[in-house]
Amino acid sequence: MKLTTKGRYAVTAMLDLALHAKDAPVPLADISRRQGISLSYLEQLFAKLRRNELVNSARGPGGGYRLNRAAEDIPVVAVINAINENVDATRCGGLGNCQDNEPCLTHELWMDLSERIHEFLAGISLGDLVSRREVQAISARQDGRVVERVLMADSSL
Amino acid sequence: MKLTTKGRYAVTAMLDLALHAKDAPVPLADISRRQGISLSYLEQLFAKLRRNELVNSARGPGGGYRLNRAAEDIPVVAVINAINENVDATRCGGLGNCQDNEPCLTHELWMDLSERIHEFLAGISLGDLVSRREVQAISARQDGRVVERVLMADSSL
DNA sequence: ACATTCCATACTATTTTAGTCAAGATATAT
DNA sequence: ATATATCTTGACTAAAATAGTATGGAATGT
Ligand code: FES
Ligand code: FES
Repeated sequence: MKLTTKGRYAVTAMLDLALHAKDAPVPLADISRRQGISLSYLEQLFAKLRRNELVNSARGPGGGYRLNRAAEDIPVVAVINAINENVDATRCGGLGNCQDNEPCLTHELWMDLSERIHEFLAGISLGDLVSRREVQAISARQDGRVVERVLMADSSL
Repeated sequence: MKLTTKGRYAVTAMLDLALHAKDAPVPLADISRRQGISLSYLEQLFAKLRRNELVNSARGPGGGYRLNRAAEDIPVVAVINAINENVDATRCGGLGNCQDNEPCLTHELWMDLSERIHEFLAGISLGDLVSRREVQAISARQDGRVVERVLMADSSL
């Protein structure tokens, strides 16, 4: 079972994308600023997300990343898998051979747990998260900072 | 979220204990042999399990470890927690402060996931596992080897 | 031309894992 | 008493993973 900052960052970044990708592509620099994730690290994560065809990209000014499918069609588990964090709690990877080519005493337990986790994360899409009220509130707070900054920049003209 | 070989070993060893602690204490050497876990490593794990009062010990010949409570009263999650593997999927440890002292975008998601995992592992006791048929079958297989060895030793007298 | 953005690769400090090893304390059987 | 089985403690370590940083380039819009 692997669920570390890497996977959490990936989901957070994808959710940021889903929240902001109304029209124009979203540059990683924006996500980095809003979510407090190192730009270089984001680049590594998005390389994997792109290889897994969860996002597509556009280079040059005005470029950035876009979701490759509707947010409703991207379950959270797909993002985590794309990052190479598998949601498997067994030691054997489901093969049932981790002790001398036979299932260990607790194989079934970890299989059951893995299934529960998988079900949960497969049942929630980025679209579901976008429509949650607390997510919208947090996103507004994060955008608020940016908006303030833009307004101040405008007022300085 | 941490669930590694360490936690799985601990649960496996405790289940072995539950299966064999009918009367006499069970020495770690037996568990090591049956479950294929390094003896020294088991010693480290049982030091923690003892500090958490999940097991008690008896030294000297005929000594070993015993469950400190009925198997039915030891949920799997207690074993994992005793080993210092917490079943928390958040980054903030539930505090909701992982981004600039405010909850990050995905805080609720990881909270929900943590709760699911905890519920699952708290709802299964060692006693439950002992009474599962596939666990009994695997245990019989493991004991089978030992029994054969004992029989051969006897027949050589 | 130039700034912006993605793209790719290599590097690294720190931490964790999954142990090993050594020395000792304690209880039991003979 | 002595030998042996067993727990108890602490130090040590090789290998892997994490969470990044650093550097340089390639494409694209203005
Ligand atoms: S976890 Fe699957 S066989 Fe041990
Ligand atoms: S995971 Fe709780 S605030 Fe980010």
